[in-house]
Amino acid sequence: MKNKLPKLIVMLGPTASGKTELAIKLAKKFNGEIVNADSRAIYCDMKVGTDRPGKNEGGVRHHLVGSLAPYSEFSLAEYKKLAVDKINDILKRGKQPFLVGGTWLYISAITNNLEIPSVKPNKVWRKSQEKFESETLYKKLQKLDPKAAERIHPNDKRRIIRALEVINFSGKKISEQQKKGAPIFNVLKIGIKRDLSEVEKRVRGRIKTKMGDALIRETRRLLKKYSLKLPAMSGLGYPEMTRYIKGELSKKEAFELLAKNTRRFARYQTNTFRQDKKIKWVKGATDAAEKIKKFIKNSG
RNA sequence: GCCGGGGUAGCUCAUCGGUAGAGCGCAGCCCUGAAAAGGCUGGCGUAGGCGGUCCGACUCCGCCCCUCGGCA
Repeated sequence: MKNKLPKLIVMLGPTASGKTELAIKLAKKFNGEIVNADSRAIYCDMKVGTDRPGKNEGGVRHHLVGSLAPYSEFSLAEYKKLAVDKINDILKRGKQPFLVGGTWLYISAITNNLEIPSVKPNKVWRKSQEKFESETLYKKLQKLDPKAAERIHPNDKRRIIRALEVINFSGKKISEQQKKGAPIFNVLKIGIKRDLSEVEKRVRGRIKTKMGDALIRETRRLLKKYSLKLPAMSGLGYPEMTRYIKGELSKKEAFELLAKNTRRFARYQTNTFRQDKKIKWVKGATDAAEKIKKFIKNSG
């Protein structure tokens, strides 16, 4: 059976696994361009903390990096739209798209073609709901969309409110709208295999060399422009450095905390990736190149 | 050497007579318009050691060991 869909190469791995380097190498080799699938690398002004590549890093084009203001409202649905457009654009120009990043849900939205309920988030309305107890909201949800209530925990206020929001503004149940559509790409998923101990080492190394004072300076700059409450500001590094700047932690403590949080995040990512059995795990560039070669030849 | 604080879950500590709890960590899981976010679940540990008092001791008493602070 031949898969006629356009080919998309996905590269994923935990933070500090060396995704970007590897992706650049492979994109060069296979006439590719890279679309970012990292939720925090999308924002501009956040280069050090997110460790994201430049738009032309390594002589390869990177899309959806540093292209969004940290205060802009952003979400999965927006991401999906932007990323799919970019991928199609790359294909149209006869190049091979690479989707590269560590945000599982973003990748899943593309590879599984998630149909996201088309109700936009309504900040004002959400705030009005926040005032109620989770229990009250949950009871309401049980009445209006019992199926959704079954899947959402009574304490998960954020999801309860979203489910209610969808009903409130569309009249349709969220449980009936969240679906996987037919695939839009023929996907090869490549994961970068790395032991956790190795990731930990790289995390420490990255913090020492790439960050250091640069991260503190960047955080100072960001704090002047943006509120700490922004989702963009919750990215690894900024909360920790803010605590140092405020004098709550010593410099050493702040970096220690960052190392710990980064390690934990890497572990969390590794766990989620592990559940996808379709990922082909590779150790290095040669390994990956072989798989890509086969993929391009075979189903074309 | 003397005086005092302390030795309880990986860590920080709570319980102070009826055989132990919390936070963090760690592990696992759920999450489709905030995902580097949000939510859930999981604790038998010889309560430093040995004796004693007591129906019963982590809890009181004695000795020993370790640790921290002060005095020599």
